[in-house]
Amino acid sequence: MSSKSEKTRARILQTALDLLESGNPQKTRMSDIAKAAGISRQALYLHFPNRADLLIAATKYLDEKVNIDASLAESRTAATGVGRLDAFVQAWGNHIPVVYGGARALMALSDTDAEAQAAWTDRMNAVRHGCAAAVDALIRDGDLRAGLDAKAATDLLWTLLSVRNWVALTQTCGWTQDDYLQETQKLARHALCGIDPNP
Amino acid sequence: MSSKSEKTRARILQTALDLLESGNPQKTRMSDIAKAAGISRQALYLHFPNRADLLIAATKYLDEKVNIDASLAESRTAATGVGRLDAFVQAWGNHIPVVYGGARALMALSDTDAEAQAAWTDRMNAVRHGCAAAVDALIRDGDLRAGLDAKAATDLLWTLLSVRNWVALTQTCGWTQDDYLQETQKLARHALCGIDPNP
DNA sequence: TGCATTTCTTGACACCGTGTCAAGTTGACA
DNA sequence: TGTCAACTTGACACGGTGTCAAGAAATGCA
Repeated sequence: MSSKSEKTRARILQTALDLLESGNPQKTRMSDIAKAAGISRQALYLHFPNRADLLIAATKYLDEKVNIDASLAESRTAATGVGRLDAFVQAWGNHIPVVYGGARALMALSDTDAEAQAAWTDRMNAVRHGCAAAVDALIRDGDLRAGLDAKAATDLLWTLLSVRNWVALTQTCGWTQDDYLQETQKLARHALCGIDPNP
Repeated sequence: MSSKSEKTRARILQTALDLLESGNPQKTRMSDIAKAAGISRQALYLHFPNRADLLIAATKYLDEKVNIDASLAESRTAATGVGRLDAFVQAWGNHIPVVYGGARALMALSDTDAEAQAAWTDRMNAVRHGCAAAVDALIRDGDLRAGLDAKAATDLLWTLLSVRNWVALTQTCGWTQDDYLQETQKLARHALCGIDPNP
């Protein structure tokens, strides 16, 4: 209600994101966040009941700031099904590095914390809807590979576009973001349409 | 060196794997493993310096028992490059569920523990060698898609065959193991060879 | 058989990070 | 001036890991 409290809350979230982004993410204990935000550790608990909720709130805060829905919506304007697939892959692929810092912590926490897993699943479901919409557009254009139904195609696309795969290719394998985008677009076209419709 | 100690060590590792496999993996604290192995918690520390080392040893123990190298070697006998790709995907794909219980804990620990991450990376590098060999066979047969060099193809195949992707499709999306194998084989062929050489 | 060595047990404790509780301070604003 | 919300300080419980010391029990070897 009071603007003071809201400002502090936003500062906490932004600080948490900064810590997650730059520097090693192990160093984001409650005390680290508090210190960086210029606040006492206990004051954090006046705003968030526990660490999981804080991290969840932080990623939601980031999502609102960068507005993923707007970038994904843009891909809906493409004329053909394949064009839309390309646009979707590109929009989401470019979104990943923006949110990765925060998402990373949530992914790690998902292995142990049920609430964090729910939050992460919720985020990923949003992506899944985008995948399903892209697949629908392919079906309308008759471009979906034979022997692949809507569900399987969505599952496949959603798996291909996972954050973990982005990490594997760009971080572990050292691909540039452009390499990642191009190859993933090609891969998605091959996987869903069978042959390369836009060589 | 005494056989007693070796037997206890093996029992600890087997117990740890059993716990990781059946039941929730959060319930594999040092005390849980000790209790299940019929040993005192402190005795664990006589065999393993810490929890990370124990889990690493457990996955290596499992690897030796199931002998992944043998199953992968079998895929090397395929006549054509594409046949070899299929065989490799199948061999590794069938290996994943066998080791998943143990691997899961190591993956989770990789997010926080450097040593666990090294162990996991080491395991994944073994798979990567198999991927590289399969790609080489494709190149020899001239079946590699245009615009894809050996490194990129290996990176791609290795990413496709990640345990995380197997989890996404079989656990999250509910695919059967057969669905997973068939679609992943098709996907790999499309991704690496461009068109489907074995419809 | 007896004795030393290895293996394991019991019980205590330090450390770290999370989360909680209570009492006190500061500042806004009515 | 008094009240209320936001925050501070300092203490503490809890769970899980890892450590230490002293003693019991099994094992191997003479």
